[in-house]
Amino acid sequence: MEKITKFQKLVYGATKKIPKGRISTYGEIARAIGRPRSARAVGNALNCNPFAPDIPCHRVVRSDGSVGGFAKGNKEKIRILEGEKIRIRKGKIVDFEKKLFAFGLYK
DNA sequence: CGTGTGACTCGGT
DNA sequence: GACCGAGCCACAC
Repeated sequence: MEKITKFQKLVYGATKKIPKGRISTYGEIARAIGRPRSARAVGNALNCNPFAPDIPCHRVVRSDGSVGGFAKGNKEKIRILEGEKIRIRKGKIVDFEKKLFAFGLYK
């Protein structure tokens, strides 16, 4: 069974709030859950989609707009993002900043 | 200026 | 306490 921690739940909740055609960064999510220093921990928490269609971890990218990593493969992640009308160049999201979803501070 | 690679650090499990 | 990881920054080409 997949027993997850409270942090996982927070990360999943924030990621799940990302609307279609929109993306976010690990740092934004980390900040949204009240752990602005836990960007890599957010990646650690996602690791992959425990609830695949509910947790669009492929919409989560790095602070510099790069796709970062993806358990299924970066190419696959880019492919999904392109399907969201998000353009990627050399592994970096084009206009990612404009598509960045603004999280409200939870705490 | 833009892109690529490496190293260090922070946080979590 | 040890290991992992999807970040961040800096340097080099």
